[in-house]
Amino acid sequence: MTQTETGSRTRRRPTTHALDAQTQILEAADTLFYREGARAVGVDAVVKLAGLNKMSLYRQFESKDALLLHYLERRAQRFWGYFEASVARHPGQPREQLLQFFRDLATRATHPSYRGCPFVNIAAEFPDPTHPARLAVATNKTQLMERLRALAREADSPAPERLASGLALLIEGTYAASQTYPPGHPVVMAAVDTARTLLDALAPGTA
Amino acid sequence: MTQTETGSRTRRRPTTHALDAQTQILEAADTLFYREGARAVGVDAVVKLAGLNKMSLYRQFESKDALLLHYLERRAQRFWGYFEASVARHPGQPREQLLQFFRDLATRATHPSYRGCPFVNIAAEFPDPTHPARLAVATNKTQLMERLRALAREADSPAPERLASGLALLIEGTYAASQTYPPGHPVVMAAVDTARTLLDALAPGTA
DNA sequence: GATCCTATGTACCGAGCGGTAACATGTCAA
DNA sequence: TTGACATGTTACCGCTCGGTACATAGGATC
Repeated sequence: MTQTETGSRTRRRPTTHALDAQTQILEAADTLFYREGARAVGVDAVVKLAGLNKMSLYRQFESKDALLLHYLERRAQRFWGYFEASVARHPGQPREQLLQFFRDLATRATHPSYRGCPFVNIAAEFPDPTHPARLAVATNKTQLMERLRALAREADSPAPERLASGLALLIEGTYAASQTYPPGHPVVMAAVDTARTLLDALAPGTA
Repeated sequence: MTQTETGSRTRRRPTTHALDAQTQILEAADTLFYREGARAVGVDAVVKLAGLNKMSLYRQFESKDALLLHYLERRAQRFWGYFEASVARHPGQPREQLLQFFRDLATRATHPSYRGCPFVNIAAEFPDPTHPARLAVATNKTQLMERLRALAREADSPAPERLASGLALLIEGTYAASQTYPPGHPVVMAAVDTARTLLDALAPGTA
């Protein structure tokens, strides 16, 4: 899909320009889709920011929807990068790992350029739940839930399912509140305290 | 804005048709804006569902944005109708009032046609935080926060601010999770349990 | 230096967007 | 009956959308 096909005889040139173009387009799409909304941004705006031309986009991606799926894939990788970076700061301490993630999330979510969870925004912009982009959203959230469940078990919670669900709801709430409440509203930062309260109640063993 | 102006001399006719048209348009817009997204739906689709034509819309509303604000006003009233209906079922019992709201919210949020919080969806679709629709969103959420704070105080919470923030995050999380997690995922229903856990921790006085 | 192949760019497509001018119709008051 | 005005309808405006046909440019090969 994303690579140009060649004939059988001639050796293929490395198409270095094409690879550059692909990354340029992906980065431009990442910026614009997140900042302005994937549906609101046209392909013209993407190629303009990438310094390219529309045909250069459609030679790398078969449609805007295909580009959208690549955007979500990049965002998923970035999210897990954030998540595991928080976890890595407290090896073997699942409670602190979770709290660290909430602290880092709250920090990101209070940044002026923060526009909420890219997956949530996609779900809001695409009503059809069978749209491929919506499937990518559901996959990401299911994986997040599994990760939270694993950490809840590591924290020796007597109710890991309830703890994981509660934390998942707090995460989604933080995303949403960062966009719906007035800028700088303390409810976003309150997610850390609430997560601690939940951990105190549902994982009392670990200090 | 929504009413036609008349001259000074002649008595104004009741414009019964116009009032009908206005309600038809508002109901069509309510259905479509919520189901498909306000930005994704064109005015043509609205007037078509209303059984009218485009000029009938633009004589009642000066622009699509004006219609959008009316839509949000209707949704705000509906939301407070839901909220106070839950509260009214347990007079004088703030803890039960809050839990009832979470139960009712979870019920609504698991309905197949549920599309999340209309205000959150508007925030996702309109990136500019100074857009009038975004101001309406922020107003609604600020009012919700105040209402939660009042109930937290009524419940004699030693930390009403923290309790209200936590509940607000859970509410937003329920909205979002209903759309981002796969249909029927139990995380949505888990909001009730999590709210109870929060209340146990931050409003232990009331039974 | 001519040839060929491919990556790139220009210009365009039909469709839909929000919004409006102009005109036809209907209905009430004088 | 007639005039005045709110309403209904049609056609259209300029613009942007996602997507594409086709001409051009550039670099390796012979």
